[in-house]
Amino acid sequence: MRIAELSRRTGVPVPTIKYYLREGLLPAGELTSPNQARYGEVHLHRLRLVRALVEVGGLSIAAVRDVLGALDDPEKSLHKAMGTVERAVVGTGESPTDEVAHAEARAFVERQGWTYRPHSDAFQSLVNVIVTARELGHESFIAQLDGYARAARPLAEQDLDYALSAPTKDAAMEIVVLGTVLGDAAFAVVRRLARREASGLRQDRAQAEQDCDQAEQDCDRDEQDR
Amino acid sequence: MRIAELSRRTGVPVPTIKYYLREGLLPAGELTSPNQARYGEVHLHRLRLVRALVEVGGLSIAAVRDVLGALDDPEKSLHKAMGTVERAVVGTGESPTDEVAHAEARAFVERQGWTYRPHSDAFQSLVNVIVTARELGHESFIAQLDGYARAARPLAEQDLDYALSAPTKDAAMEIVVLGTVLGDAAFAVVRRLARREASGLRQDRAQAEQDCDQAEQDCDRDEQDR
DNA sequence: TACTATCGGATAGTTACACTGTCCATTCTG
DNA sequence: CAGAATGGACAGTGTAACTATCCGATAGTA
Repeated sequence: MRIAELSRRTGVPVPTIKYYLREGLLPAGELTSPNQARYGEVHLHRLRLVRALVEVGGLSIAAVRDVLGALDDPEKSLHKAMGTVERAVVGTGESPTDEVAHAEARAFVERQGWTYRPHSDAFQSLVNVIVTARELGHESFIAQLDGYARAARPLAEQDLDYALSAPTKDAAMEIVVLGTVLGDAAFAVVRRLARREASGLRQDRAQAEQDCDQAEQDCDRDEQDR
Repeated sequence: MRIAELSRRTGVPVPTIKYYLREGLLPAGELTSPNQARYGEVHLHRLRLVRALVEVGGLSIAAVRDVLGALDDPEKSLHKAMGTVERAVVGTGESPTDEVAHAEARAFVERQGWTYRPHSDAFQSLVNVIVTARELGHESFIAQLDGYARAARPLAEQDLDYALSAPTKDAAMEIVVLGTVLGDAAFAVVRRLARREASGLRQDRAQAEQDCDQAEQDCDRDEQDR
């Protein structure tokens, strides 16, 4: 297929596809003449993957390039590719150098029985979050993390099972990428749905106790319009 | 305090603080003269909150404005404020109008015993995720969602308990905001830590079975440097 | 073969966002 | 009282992600 069909089947404008080609997010098509190229299903799939990473995952073009590089590297183990993807997902890596927050983060990971890796991106991000919470006077937020870990543990096992169920290594690599990027988005959404539900139930219960009919009628009004 | 001290205590440059004032993210200081203003602890805290939303949460300035508006609205219930915050967190709301994906999303929420609210932002985001997974040929990804829901359910209860533990309504509102924005970031990090740990364990186990020493030595090399 | 639409490729331009810099009259500080 | 800092207005900057225009060269149709 030619570039126009690639565009039609994905909804991505032709100039944008050309831009991705320039940026190395898409491999060049097979040249049939000096200025005619043909694209295949691989390009189609890759283009969709790029859009998923950009739109759902919110990755920058540069981050997408890194992720795709890891995907295409036949040397990389699943475990390592996971690291590359996660590095691309997290934002800018600052180093606040807050002793107390660092110690709290360390205590947390060790309490979970996890290895303390102070220079990993994930650990730095954790310190960042704790610093932010502390600056805002929410020291008790840290206590929430243990609950998070309790929820995250089976999820991590599930993610791995899913990735290892892939028939080929390439498929497994892609699942790791999507499991991270789509998975984060999906979990955030599911969490919101769960919270909305729980919040609604509790509000109803509180209202029943107070016999407050007035509040009930506009309970879910703001999410019905549009 | 004056603007310079606000800047010093938060690390935010003075021109940026002026910009936030212009954009309505910070309330104006108390004017002591036609061109002198004084700022208090409220401004300091609000500025830190803005930075947290922007840097950790990745919100745009416009989204921050919306969130703060909900925070400052004394009429809003916790339940409603939650909706506003979540709307600010999600990206652009497209409408892919994919019948199959929509049906799958509906089946999922109803399987969870949740109310089917097809026009809520969360549901739309869910449809988006499913569409993306399907386009990429990962239909089985949808099966992962039930596991996500199992993990999200106690988390939602925990979030609510935490929010309702706040002494005042204003404090509860802020916890809702931070619980959403910081909470998403925190959970993503914790999930990564858990996955890294699980992946490492399995890789070790696999290596032990295969007695493959060569692979072991570079197992965690890529995360030790830098 | 003519003729028109489309192609690939290169280059330049646009838009949106989040700041950042400059100016000036006024006010604080030593 | 002198020199630094302030608030406020407004213009400028940098970056990221496209988007538009141009070109000569096919591709498809008649």
